[in-house]
Amino acid sequence: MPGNIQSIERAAAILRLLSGRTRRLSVGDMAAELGLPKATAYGILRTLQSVGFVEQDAETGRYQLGAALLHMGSSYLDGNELRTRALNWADSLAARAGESVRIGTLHNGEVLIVHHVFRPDGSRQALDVGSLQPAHAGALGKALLAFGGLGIGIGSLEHEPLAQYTPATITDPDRLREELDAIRARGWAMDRQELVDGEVGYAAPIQDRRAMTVGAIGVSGPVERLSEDGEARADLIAYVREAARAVSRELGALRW
Amino acid sequence: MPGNIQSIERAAAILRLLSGRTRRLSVGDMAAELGLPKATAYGILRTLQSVGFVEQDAETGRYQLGAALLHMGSSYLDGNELRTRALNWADSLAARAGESVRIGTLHNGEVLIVHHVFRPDGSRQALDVGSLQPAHAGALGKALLAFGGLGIGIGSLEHEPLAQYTPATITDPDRLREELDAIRARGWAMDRQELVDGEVGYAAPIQDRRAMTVGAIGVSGPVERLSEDGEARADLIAYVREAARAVSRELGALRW
DNA sequence: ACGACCGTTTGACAATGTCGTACGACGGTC
DNA sequence: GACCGTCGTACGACATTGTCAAACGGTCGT
Repeated sequence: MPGNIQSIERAAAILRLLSGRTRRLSVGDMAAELGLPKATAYGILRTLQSVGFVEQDAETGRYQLGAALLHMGSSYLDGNELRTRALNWADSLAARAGESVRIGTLHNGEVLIVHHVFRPDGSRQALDVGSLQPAHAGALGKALLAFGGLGIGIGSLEHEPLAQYTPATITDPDRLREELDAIRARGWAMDRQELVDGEVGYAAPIQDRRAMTVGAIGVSGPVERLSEDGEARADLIAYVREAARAVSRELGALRW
Repeated sequence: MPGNIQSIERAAAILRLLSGRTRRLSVGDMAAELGLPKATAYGILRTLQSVGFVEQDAETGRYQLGAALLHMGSSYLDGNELRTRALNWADSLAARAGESVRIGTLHNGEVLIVHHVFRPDGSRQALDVGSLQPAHAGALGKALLAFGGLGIGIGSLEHEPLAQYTPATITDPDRLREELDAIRARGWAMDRQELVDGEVGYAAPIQDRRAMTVGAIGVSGPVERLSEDGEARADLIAYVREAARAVSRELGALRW
């Protein structure tokens, strides 16, 4: 049976749909969007609800994601070797750099944040573990693309135009290719306000025992602190690269 | 079709199984545990893998939870009204109390942590959003049980014996019932090292516009700081109750 | 070289999910 | 206040779909 189970694929599509919209969705909305009969969508939703993957608003009858997914998401983190091994190194990188640290991995052409350490100054910051970033903007994403294992290189990005987030975002595929070549050559990536205005970041790839890039670690923060007259801060780069090597070593990458 | 979709239920059972074990599981393990033919479990796993809900270890062939679940879990948080409305209040409660703050909600007889603010002293703390706590130990759980809407009261806990976590854990159902009555009478719950040795906590219920308890908010920390000679700290209780009322008000609970 | 286990594939059967249709309830509108 | 549209939900017939026993080709430990 080399085919996939239809109902499960559809259930996943519904969940994906719900995770995209913040607003709660009605049965009809989802059925229309997925091209399913309303009754079919309803049956799937009823089942998803009974297992806790979706919840129904008692007043409007509309559906939203369920709490069981939150717990499963955090269970995923527990079993994630990259994150587990990197915990301590991320902490110490944050302490040395004095900036917030993120660890990301490539997931469907985007960067999934699997760990996030706040800047150690007690300021209020929103945790964004579990959030997705574009791969072509941001230091983590560029590092992952440049060293991308499994052939998940820039190729997968060529289907659609590169979105522009700030004036500095690289949207030309050729320019991005050059940038990635440069990153590969020097071993680290820099984001110069390409994802968020006023924010810069540095990142380096993490590799596992088969020398495959499985993630990236980096720091980010306001341009005023993280660059000097528009130039990269060599000390931060060193910290980030050391942290990346340390994590890679923990994962069994012998070559480091 | 008032029945549920079998394959989706089975898929959910597999995911639940994987989220329980930290170790990766083999097809045979799961099939045996769920009483399914191996080939059936395999078909479900293949589908779950193709939608990113599970991943397969390239070396051992075993399965673990997938990254898509992490993103969906965080999407759940975005759409969660309780958490969204409570964000600011949780921050200010943490600042006033000087201790870590948690917000939890009842999920299948356990407390699911939906928000967590670190103690504002910059010390290293592990985020446990998404983790589950027992309901009969811990201030959040007891507050939720005491004010539990939807009839999710202590009754649901009587099927199995109450687990003992520390010497102070309440394991006798009658004692727990008394404790819950007392909590309901005074409007707040206290955990005196009942969940973790050396740790105490305070919590109060959060209600929505229909006066239904939808969550609880509380602080917790070391017994040395959070109690005075074994007695409850009145100031902390006031802070916690004020925060709970503030969130309830935001949710539209008019009675507050 | 054996045996035990692994993940995976196959193919036939019927149980299973699908989907057109219809019901009752709610919320606007003229 | 009767109308209309839309909502979530229920029913039931059909055949698509998923299920399952058995077997395949690995890899490991022996």
